[in-house]
Amino acid sequence: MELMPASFFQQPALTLAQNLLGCELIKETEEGTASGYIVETEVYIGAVDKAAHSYNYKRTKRTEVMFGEAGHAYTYVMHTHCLVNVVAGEQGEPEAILIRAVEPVRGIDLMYKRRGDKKEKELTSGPGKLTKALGIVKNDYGHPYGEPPLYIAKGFTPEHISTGPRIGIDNSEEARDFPWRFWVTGNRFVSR
DNA sequence: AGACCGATACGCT
DNA sequence: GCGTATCGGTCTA
Repeated sequence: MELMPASFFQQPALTLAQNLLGCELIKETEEGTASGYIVETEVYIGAVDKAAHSYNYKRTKRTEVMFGEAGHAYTYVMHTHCLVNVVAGEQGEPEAILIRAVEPVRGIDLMYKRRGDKKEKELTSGPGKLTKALGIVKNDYGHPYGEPPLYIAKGFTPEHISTGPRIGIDNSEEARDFPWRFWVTGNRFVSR
């Protein structure tokens, strides 16, 4: 396994979001190890993006980690689910990349146990589903992706990448049309 | 397509 | 303290 170096995260968010596609996201817990290839991402850029929690450089306890170094985990809870992001951008620029879907790789039995689903596609085909399948929790907030128990490794190189508007941000005025969602074309675990 | 679930954070009183 | 909105998921029709 080849971990992504810290320098990997030092690239513009819009290119990082595409280069994260195909990378393996891994989480180790007491229950075991589970991982998946990232197949869908979304970019959030606080400086210009009304859909971002950090819009207009809004600095709170929750958004704080996005102002720091790239390559750390930004987790938050919405409704009953935990969602996971990769912090991007220079220090002081609050940017993040939401992981919206992964393709199961390791610990698939563990994922079924955690999700309790029959259909494989339902294991990880959404931002809330994949965190539950992999065992990612709010407490992973701030963790650097270069070391256990939560890290990112080299996976596969996608043949083709698609792009389009992001999901679930209809109240964000013009930002809702930004084509800042990226996915591996044709991959069946993409959320929609 | 719509209702419900219900954890948090934030902004206001 | 309290009301409100939320980068979803799941169940019921």
